[in-house]
Amino acid sequence: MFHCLPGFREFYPAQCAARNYIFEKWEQTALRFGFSRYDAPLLEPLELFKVKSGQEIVSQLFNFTDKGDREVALRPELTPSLARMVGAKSASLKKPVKWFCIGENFRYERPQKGRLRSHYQLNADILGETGPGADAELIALCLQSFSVFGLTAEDICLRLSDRDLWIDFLACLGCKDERALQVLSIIDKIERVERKKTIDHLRVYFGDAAEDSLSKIDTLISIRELDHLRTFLFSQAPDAEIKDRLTYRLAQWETLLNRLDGLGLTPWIKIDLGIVRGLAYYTGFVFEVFEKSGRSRALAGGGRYDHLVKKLGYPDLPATGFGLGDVVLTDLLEKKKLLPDFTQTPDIYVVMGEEPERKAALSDIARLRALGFSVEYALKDIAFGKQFKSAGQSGARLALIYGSSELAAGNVKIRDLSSGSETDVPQKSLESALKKALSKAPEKK
RNA sequence: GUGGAUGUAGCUCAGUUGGUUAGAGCACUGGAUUGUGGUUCCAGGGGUCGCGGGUUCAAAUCCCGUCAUCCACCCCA
Repeated sequence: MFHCLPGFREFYPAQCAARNYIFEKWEQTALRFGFSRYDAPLLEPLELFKVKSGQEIVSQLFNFTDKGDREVALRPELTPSLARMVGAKSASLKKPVKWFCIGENFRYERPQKGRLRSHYQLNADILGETGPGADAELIALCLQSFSVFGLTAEDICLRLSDRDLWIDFLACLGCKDERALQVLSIIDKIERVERKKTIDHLRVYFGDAAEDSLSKIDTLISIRELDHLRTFLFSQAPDAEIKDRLTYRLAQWETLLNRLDGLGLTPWIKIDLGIVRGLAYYTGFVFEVFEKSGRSRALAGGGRYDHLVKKLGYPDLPATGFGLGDVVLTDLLEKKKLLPDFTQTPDIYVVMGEEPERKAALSDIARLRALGFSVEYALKDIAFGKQFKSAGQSGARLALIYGSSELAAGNVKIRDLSSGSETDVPQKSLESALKKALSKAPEKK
């Protein structure tokens, strides 16, 4: 016996329908925002991911040597491939580039609920636009990619943060450049690590001021309003240069929040500097989407990565993007009962006698299918009673009956399976009669 | 990669201190029913009790290992 590999999923018709429903909603939403769909290879040179994320990433990749002695890996994410595609044609692409992709990603790690070795992600990115207008548009698309399923601001929220503001704030505390980035990775773990350990880690960067610095960091993380953010940060600024930078950055915040408010998204947004995102390449605004109740993992995450395209060897191109996975979303939609019933039903079930009725029926079935009706019938010769039973179980709205008496009169009988009412119609005008019958609201028995 | 819990039919679960041929409901197939359906009744198929080893006269049950799932770490694209 064979099983599928750990962390991989098989999609039986019901799950496959649910998955495709999610994909369709995602695509429809992204297209409405003016994003174009693209796709990229599942298998990429290992080096592409190493350049972006460092050697450590390799332990979490599905990687191997191919028959041409190439080191390759199943893609763990889409951003490097996207950066390559856009970077290669950067000069000729109209800016801003607004692209999205719905694709499978892989990672080799221990599977857990909401976290498998293969998952599908909606990825959307805007490249070539530096201003907060791009961040606002991207966040709007991200949130609408949830609200199309019926999720509301009561269910989820978007925690909004800013790595540039963190860098400025850490400069206020006397910590700059590479050291500031290292402190950010400590802050990223602050919720999960014992306070005492955090202080120990911070001591490397702040010395005796570690405890004091941590309490200021706590204050920053607890702030939920822009005005408080402004007052607090200015109170920490030691000189005019940093004050200028803070003024600039807070103006960006103001613009972003105004745009989001204009798009009606304020109820979804929570200012929360506790989000810094683990990866060092993020710059500027970053965000994660969470379920409000419960502490499940992030539903989506994203932010600016203004230097990544250049880092991969292409022209400098500012960028912002997000990824939204199907696994946690599907769990949430199931929990909230927001997935529709996907049982597949035909429009019409054909009940037929033996030759020559069968011949007439099959010929009409082929014609009706070509016209766009979905039509089913019994594949083996069974009694009328059985056929009606199958017709009922199929969930079809109408049964078409090809019996000897009907055909003798040049008719076909249409039976409404929910009301039980029957009418004979001439075989020639079958199409219009069926359209009429199917356009009516279903009759109740 | 580390630690813990769990594993009986497609699904949800029974299965006594170890004791004949491992059960139920739902689902599935067929019949009652050869021109009128979802109900009902009857019958049937489907299990090497996750897998491998050990203890025992005897293992779904006890022990060891292993695999898978879930949980907590690690990590988070």
